[in-house]
Amino acid sequence: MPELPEVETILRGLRQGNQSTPSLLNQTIVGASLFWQKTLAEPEPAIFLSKIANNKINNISRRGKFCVFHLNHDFLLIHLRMSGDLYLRPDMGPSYDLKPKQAHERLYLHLDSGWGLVFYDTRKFGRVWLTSKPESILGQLGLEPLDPHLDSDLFYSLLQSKSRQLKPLLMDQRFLAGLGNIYTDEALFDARINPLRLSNTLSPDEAADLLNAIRKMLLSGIRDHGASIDWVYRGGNFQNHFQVYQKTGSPCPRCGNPINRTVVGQRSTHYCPLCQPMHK
DNA sequence: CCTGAAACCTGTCTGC
DNA sequence: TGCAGACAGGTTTCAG
Repeated sequence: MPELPEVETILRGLRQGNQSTPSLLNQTIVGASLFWQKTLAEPEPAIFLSKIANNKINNISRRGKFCVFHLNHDFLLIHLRMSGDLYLRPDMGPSYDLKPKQAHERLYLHLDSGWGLVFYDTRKFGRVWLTSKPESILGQLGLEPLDPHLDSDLFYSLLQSKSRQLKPLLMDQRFLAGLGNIYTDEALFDARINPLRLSNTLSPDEAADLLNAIRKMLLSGIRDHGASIDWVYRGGNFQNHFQVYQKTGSPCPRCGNPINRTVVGQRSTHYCPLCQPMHK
């Protein structure tokens, strides 16, 4: 699920609630059940279980791909990684069950309302932190791509400061916080820039085009409630607007040439070799 | 500094 | 039907 638009969609849903589910805001956590130890990055399980109780969820925000829950004293940070999901379901058991009610539940936070927050994560890559110093975990992140302080001049100078392949650089969360494999491929296609170009070879105009394309794709993704592919379905619609992602061999929507797939930084990378040339 | 590979996991799909 | 292999929205760590 989880690039910036998918995380944003999940958090908006938790804040707003819906017809069958209440908002998570202002609910109080009364206890926790941890079903997969490695899901908890810090602190130790016993300390986590004692510190998490009697905490009100005062605010919910996002930083990059991190979910940030503002509690009374501490911050609960959750990263969904490849297959994580968060949703409310009714509390059906004692506070310290050893086994989850559903397969793949890794953490359950019991709430005073009779509901609970489920951290569901098939592949077990997701991580949870409870900390009083969120900057110790979020401090390394780069700018938010939608931050208005990021203008084309700043983006150009950031690109100039590195000599790295664009695809892995844009996915590096220390460079920009929030892009993943889908939105990076779509943005590079939209800006007509080859994913293997080195960052310091872009012109100022190309840098401006790329920044605009990144924002256009992220905003489209948010508008569409994210992308829903494979068996991990959340009701998003952005997958119906993919131009190149997972379109290997299909005709390019601009020129009709088949879309290429290659591997860069161990990740599938989709692009049009004619619209996104290495050299002009 | 930069790139690539391996590791962490489970599930789905394809091809023989 | 079974089974091996490739692949999946991410990040960390290590080798060269």
